[in-house]
Amino acid sequence: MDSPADTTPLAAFLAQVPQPEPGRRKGALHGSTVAKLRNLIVTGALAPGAKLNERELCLQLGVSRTPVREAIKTLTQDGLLRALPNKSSIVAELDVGEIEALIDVVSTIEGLAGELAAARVSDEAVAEIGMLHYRMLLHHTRDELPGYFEANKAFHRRIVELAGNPVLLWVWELLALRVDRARYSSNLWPKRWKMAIQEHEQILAALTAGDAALASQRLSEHVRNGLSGLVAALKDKAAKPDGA
Amino acid sequence: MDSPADTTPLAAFLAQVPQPEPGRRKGALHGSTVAKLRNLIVTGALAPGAKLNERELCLQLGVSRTPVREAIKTLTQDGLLRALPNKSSIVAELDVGEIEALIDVVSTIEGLAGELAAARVSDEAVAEIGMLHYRMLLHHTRDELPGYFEANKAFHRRIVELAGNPVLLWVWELLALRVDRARYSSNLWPKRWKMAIQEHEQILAALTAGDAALASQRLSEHVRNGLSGLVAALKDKAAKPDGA
DNA sequence: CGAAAAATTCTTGCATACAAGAATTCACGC
DNA sequence: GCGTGAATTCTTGTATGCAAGAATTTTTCG
Repeated sequence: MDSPADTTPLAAFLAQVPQPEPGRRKGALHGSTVAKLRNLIVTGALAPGAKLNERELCLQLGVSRTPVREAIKTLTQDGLLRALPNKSSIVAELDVGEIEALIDVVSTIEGLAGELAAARVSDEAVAEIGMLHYRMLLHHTRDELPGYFEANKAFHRRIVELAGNPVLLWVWELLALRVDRARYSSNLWPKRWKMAIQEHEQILAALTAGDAALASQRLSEHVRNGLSGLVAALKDKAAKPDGA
Repeated sequence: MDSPADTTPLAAFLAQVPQPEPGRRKGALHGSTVAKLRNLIVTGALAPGAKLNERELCLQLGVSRTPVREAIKTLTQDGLLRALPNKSSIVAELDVGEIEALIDVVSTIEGLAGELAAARVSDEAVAEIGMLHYRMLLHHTRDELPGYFEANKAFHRRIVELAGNPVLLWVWELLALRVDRARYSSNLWPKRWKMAIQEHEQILAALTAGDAALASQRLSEHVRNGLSGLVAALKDKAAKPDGA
């Protein structure tokens, strides 16, 4: 227990208490808690099937149960968690079937985004998306996976935003959560970097030309290729349990 | 303070005061609270822009703030409410722009559903959907709007289910909430009943034939027609403020 | 009388207390 | 020794308490 040699027992005790963070503004806990927890799930730090103990999460995140519970509810709605009545929520399983289901939906949604975006492109928008493309290229040459990952997502997101349809963006964001989770769970990416970059170039060209049909088709195909590869990788991984 | 003739619109709608219900099972409050509140919003009992006072809702729904707050969070995520920091949440505005945005997304999603469903139809499925179609027809002949409404939704839902893609169904349900709200807000339906029924017949025929491309196109068109009409009706309504 | 500021009240955001159900442990009997 | 059941503990579901921020009213000064 309390060792007599402990020179500052009070200080030690206080250090353990997660400080209220004096400069904290009210109303920010829900959002930040959701973000933290979501990251844990999407990146796989919380494995699929893992039980979420609310009290434990409170300690880890330094907040009370209220924001934690709200975050759990939110993420359950997003499909990242599964709620069991009167029992701990668990991280949603990430079965291959769901990713296969994602393929059709996401490719269709992004296809629509490409179609709408191509019909509305401006020089400014092309420049922005082009910049994101080259940022991705840069991360590729430097072998920086996280940066590549982020730039890739920004590229797609910008196109969806460019479509100018808020409902489309909303749906895309919901789907992107699941896609990200699937991506993190496989180490496919290094193999698909080059191909993905080429496809992005083609997409960018179609957008620049304002060719809606082509942009739609290429985006749809691009998404389909990416997710299909992912499914294949996961099936492969499942076949040989321990990655050698 | 509380005048005896309290004129809150909620009070009228929720005359049935849900008492603590002794035989209540634990864990049912969140779901039921969400459902009740969602109904109030979708049907328009809570008008767009209306402020939600948590304490008042607690009294009306007969529960404490916890489930009410959780329900508010849930419905905010569904896009039915808008959260303002440190202020009352409000019912999301139902602007025509959003419904126009819905047109592209929902028609695309249902088009995909039709395509997938047509590729998987069984005799049983055709029979089920046909039954729903005729149920709708029945409600039409009887001039029963609510029943018609419900059968219409069931018809569409069954097709999406038949597509066999859980992600697609999930997205469709989220979108359907907004579509329903838009429908309730206009009294277009009596005018479109006949047309909608004819279109359903065409859809059913395409599904029966297993023609994926045709089913997709017809469903997509059908949704587009319905929502476009809705937008027109709302614009009309906005032009002449008071419906004569 | 009008407007700005101070005080009061109201409402939300977060924390915590309490109760019901589930899980675990322990005891007892066979 | 082991299975079954009672008792304890643990965990979630719900209610409530308290503080920070917003709204409203009152007060004060021009």
